[in-house]
Amino acid sequence: MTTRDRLVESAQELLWERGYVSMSPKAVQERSGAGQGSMYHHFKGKADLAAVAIERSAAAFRESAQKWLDQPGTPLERIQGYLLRSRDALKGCQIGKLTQDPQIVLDAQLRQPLEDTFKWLQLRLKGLIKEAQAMKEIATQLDADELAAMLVLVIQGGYVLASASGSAKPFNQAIRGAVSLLR
Amino acid sequence: MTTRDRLVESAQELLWERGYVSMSPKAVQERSGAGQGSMYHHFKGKADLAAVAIERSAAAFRESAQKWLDQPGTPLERIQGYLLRSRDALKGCQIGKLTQDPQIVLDAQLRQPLEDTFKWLQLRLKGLIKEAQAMKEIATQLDADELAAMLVLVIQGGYVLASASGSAKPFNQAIRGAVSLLR
DNA sequence: GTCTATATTTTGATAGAC
DNA sequence: GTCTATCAAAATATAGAC
Repeated sequence: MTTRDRLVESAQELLWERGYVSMSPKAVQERSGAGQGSMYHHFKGKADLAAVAIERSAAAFRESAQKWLDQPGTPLERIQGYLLRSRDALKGCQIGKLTQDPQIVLDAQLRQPLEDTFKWLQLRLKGLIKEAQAMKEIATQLDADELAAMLVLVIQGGYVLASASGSAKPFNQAIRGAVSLLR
Repeated sequence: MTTRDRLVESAQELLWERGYVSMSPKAVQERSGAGQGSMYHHFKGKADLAAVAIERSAAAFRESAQKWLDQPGTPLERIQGYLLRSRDALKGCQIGKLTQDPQIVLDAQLRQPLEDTFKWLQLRLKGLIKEAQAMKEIATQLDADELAAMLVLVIQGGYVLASASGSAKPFNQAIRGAVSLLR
């Protein structure tokens, strides 16, 4: 891996684990093994590195979701497969967590990939819900748009309750509740 | 108000607006109007002040929820009143936001009030749901415990989507969806 | 109890050697 | 492209005057 890639990867990890403020040049340097000034050769500064790291995390998030939603099976099975895929609830969502970081949301460039990612996920889920409704797997009187939003929101709310309680249990309950809603 | 109260209040505001790391002694001093060393007379340090501030925010959260849940009306009306009360979606939840702040969750003393608050809210909602079920206002086949958890989670997930999109719309949609779920 | 002065460490960034 | 040296400012905290 190139030094630039190691810098971005370290920034991604630090953003997820410790937030934007704690993603200091020093912390990035130590984790990546790059020299102190090396970050400033590849990036204009901390915010610039964070922007690249967030975009890469958002892309990874979408790729992972896509992988689960593209598994073989009926539309409803694929939605359920995505919802039930194992997640580390206490680590939080690599994207959702950033939306509650004030320093990130205040910077339009850092916030935009978060907005795009959730919009994308809702659109993908909506498409599958409509397919499932066409096959009578999901009740047709439910609004596909609203249902897709509700699924994303249950996952994100589940992370919040899990962090609050220091336990993955509320998250797993929420996911099972969401799955049962679909049936 | 005493200097100590102004310090705590400033800390509460800064935690909500900018997070734990940005709640620096200097920022607290400037907002509260207290002198530079004054914080250290009343508190052992930043973490100690934050602990008091978080407990006070948690108490305020519970008092406000209690007020809405205690309005006159049927149990279902009171739940709906709480859900529909106006909130500033883009400012985020003063408690839920803290659960996504890594520096806070890692400190058991700072996390505990967050856990207690959500547990308390779920318990209160569960009680009202059971009352509503006894009156046939809510379908009795729904599990009161799960439904209470789902309501808390929809609110918290709504804040996440609102922050991501920079708009209160997803939050308001989510709340309306949760209200319609109850009918 | 409150203030000013000060100290130490970290942050975010630059300069310039190699 | 990478490294070390260095810097100004901020974060966190203490000392001691008043």
